[in-house]
Amino acid sequence: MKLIATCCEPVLVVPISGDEAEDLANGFKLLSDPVRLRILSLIANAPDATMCGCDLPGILDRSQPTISHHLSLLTEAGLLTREQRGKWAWFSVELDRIAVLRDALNLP
Amino acid sequence: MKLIATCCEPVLVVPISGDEAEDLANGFKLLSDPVRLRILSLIANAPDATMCGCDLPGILDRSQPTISHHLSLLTEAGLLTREQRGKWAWFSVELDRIAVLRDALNLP
DNA sequence: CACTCATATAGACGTATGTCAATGCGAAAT
DNA sequence: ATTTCGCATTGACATACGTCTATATGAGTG
Repeated sequence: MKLIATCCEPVLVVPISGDEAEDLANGFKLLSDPVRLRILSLIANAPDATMCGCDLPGILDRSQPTISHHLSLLTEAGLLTREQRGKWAWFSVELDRIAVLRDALNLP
Repeated sequence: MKLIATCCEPVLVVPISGDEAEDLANGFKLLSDPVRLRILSLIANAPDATMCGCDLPGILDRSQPTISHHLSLLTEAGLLTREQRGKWAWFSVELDRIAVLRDALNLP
């Protein structure tokens, strides 16, 4: 999965190019799954805005490999940051990356 | 394709429920295709923020059925409004709907 | 060292998605 | 009425995606 657009031009203010559209679409694709949205929401609202990956399969009612897969996608795209603590992996949300996508939807 | 979430709670401020996640994910899914993003961008930036569907296949280098398909998805979801003028279909962007998705990404 | 437990990887499976060619439909114009 | 043109629908196809079971990896612990 590719990284998110570096551009901050609002989609609805300036016509976007094919490449920009491709990058932004890849970003929104990551937000187009309910499990990934809940992962982002849960971590961002956790104490210290950080969460252990080990808790997620139980909360989200998905298998451990499925959660691991989604965490990998989000981390590779830069929407999550992964930190190893002992044998646990802790994640936090990269708010700047989310902001890029949000700002792309700015209205005229 | 289902309609977009009626909720305006920022995803990253309040943990979202499974249903909210489902609705929001459906909304972002519509933004996860480069052709659809360019359609929205082109229409929003056109004179009068309105555009004839007949111009889109040429601009976007996609077949007429493909464009028709994307326009249907966006219109059914309420992101576009369709107006018939003679034998042409003119479209405009429903900015409020876009705003719902953008606001869901508000940061704490 | 062996054991445990969190995580990653591999493989498989069903479904969803984007695309096109071919065709149908309907309104306007000649 | 016949033709033209924009648009919708159908059916097909390849690809992408979310999910699972099974297995591997790897770090902490006894």
